[in-house]
Amino acid sequence: MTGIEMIKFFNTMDRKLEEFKPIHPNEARMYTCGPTVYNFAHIGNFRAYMFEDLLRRTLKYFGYKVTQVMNLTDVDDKTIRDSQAANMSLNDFTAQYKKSFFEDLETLNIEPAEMYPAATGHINEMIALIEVLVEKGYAYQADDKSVYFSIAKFPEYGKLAKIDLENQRSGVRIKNDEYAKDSVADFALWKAWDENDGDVHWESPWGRGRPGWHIECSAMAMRYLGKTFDIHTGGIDNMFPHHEDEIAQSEAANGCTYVNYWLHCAHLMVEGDKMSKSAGNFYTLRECVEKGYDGRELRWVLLGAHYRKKLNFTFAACDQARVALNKFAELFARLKDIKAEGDGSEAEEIVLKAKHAFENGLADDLNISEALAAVFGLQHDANKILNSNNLSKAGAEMILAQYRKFDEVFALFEVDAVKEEVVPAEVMEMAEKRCAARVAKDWATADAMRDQLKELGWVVEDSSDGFKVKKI
RNA sequence: GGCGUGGUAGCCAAGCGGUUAGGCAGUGGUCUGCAAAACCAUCUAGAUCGGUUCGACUCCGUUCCACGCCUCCA
Repeated sequence: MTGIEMIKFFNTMDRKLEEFKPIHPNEARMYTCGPTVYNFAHIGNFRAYMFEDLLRRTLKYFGYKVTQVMNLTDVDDKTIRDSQAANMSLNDFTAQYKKSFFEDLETLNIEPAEMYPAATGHINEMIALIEVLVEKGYAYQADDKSVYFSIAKFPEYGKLAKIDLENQRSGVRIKNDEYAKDSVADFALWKAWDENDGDVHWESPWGRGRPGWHIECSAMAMRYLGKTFDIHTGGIDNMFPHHEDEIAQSEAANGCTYVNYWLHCAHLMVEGDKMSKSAGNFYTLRECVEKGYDGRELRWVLLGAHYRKKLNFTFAACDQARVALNKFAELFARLKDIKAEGDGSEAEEIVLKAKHAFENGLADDLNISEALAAVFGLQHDANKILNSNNLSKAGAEMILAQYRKFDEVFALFEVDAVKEEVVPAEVMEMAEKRCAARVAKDWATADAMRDQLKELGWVVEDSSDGFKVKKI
C-alpha cells in the first residue's frame, strides 16, 4: 500500500507550489463548483470535472480519505429562462439535465463525489448565512429589495484574483445609475422576485425572491465541509468573481479562512480556438460519443495536458488515444499469456522504476505528462523483456498489478476488462470463408474477401492460430 | 486601460543551468503468402534580439505573436 508522501499543489491564492497539509490528518475535504443544469454539459465543462477526478483519485491513491462536495446549480437566470421556454416547471426541467450529467460522468468514468447538493435544497442555509452577513453589517437590502454584499466592508476583497477594483475598466457595460446597489462591484446575495422569475421564488426575511449564485456555494460548502476546508476547485474563469465572492461572504460571516488551497483548471480549446457555438466547434460529450469515440478515449484526451495549461481538444488526439489504448490492451493480453516459471525478479526493477516516476509526477502538482511517461516507460520495458522471452508468469503478474495501480488514478486501462465485439453473423461467415481460402492458398480470393469485409466496415487480421475481426 | 498566462521538433506535450523526457505521425527493420496489428530502432526542438554564465531551452531584460480574466461562462 502506498503511504502518504509529500504532495505539492499550485495554490492560486499565493500563486505558488505548496505542500499539501490537510486540516484533518489523512483526510482531504474538497469543494468543486458543479454544473448549472440547464443543458447538456460540453467537453470544456468535463475538462474541469476530469481534473477534479484526477485530483481526488490521486489523493486517494496516496492514502487520503476524500470528501468531495459538488454542487448542482438548479436555480439561476438560465435555468429559469430555459424552463419557461420549455414550458416546464423548474424542477422537471433541471431534473432531466441532472440525470444526463450523471450519465456523462459515468461515460467518462469520473468517480462520483461524496455529495451532490442542489441549490434548491439549501435555501434555508443560504438565508441563514445572509442573515449573519446582514447582522454583521456586511450586507444590506437595497431599494430594489435585493440584498447585496458590500465589498467596501471587506478590505481583503480581490485577494484571490489579485484584482484591484480601483484599476478596473468601469462603465463599459454597466450603467451605475441603473442599479440600486451602493457600489457597482457589490454582488447580490438575495435577488428580489420580479415577473421574469414566474413561479420560482422563496420566502425570506427580505421578501420573496431567490438566492444569488455565489451564496449557494458558500452555504453548501460550509454545511458539509465546515467553515474552513482544504481544497476548493473550479475552472479558471470562476476565479473571479465567483470564488472571490465566496471568500468575501464566507470569511466575513465566519471570521476565519474559508479555503486553504485553491486549485484552478485552465480552459479547453477546440482545434486551436476557444470553443463557441458561433465558431461551430462546440461539442457536448454526447456529440463526441456519437462521432464514435468512447469514454476511455475521451477521458485520455481530456486528461492529456497539465490541468493548469490550456488543452487543445482535437479529434486527431482522440484517434491517437485509441491507438495508445489498443497498444496497452495488446500488452495486457501478451502478459496474461505468459506461463513460464520464475520468481518474477526480472520485472521488479522496471516496475519499481515506473511506480516511482508515476508517483513523483502525480505528487508534483498532478504532473500528468510525467505520470504518463512512466506508464509508457513500463510498456516499453515490459515489451523488451517479453521479446527476449525472459518473463515469468510471476513477473507478468507484477507488471499487470502495477497497471491496475496506475488505473486507480487514470481509470483508463481497464486491465481486466473483456471487450467482446459483437460481430454480425454474415461478417463472421465471410471471414471464415476467407480463412479457408487462405488455408487453400487461394490468395486472390482471400484478398478480395478482405476488401469486401473492409467495405462492410470490418478489418480482418490474420494470426498464427486463425484470425481476428475488428470494427474499423 | 488593469491584471495574468503561454510560445519546445510534422503534431501533441514534460522536466531541467551542463547528462535520452514521453506519445502520435514519418522512416528503417522483425513478423506475414501479401497485408494489418504488434514489437524493435530511428528522426532530436526550444518565437525574437540582447544580457548574465566556463556553459541557457532552462535565469534576467527587449521585441513579436497567441490567449485568459476584469460582475454571475468549467
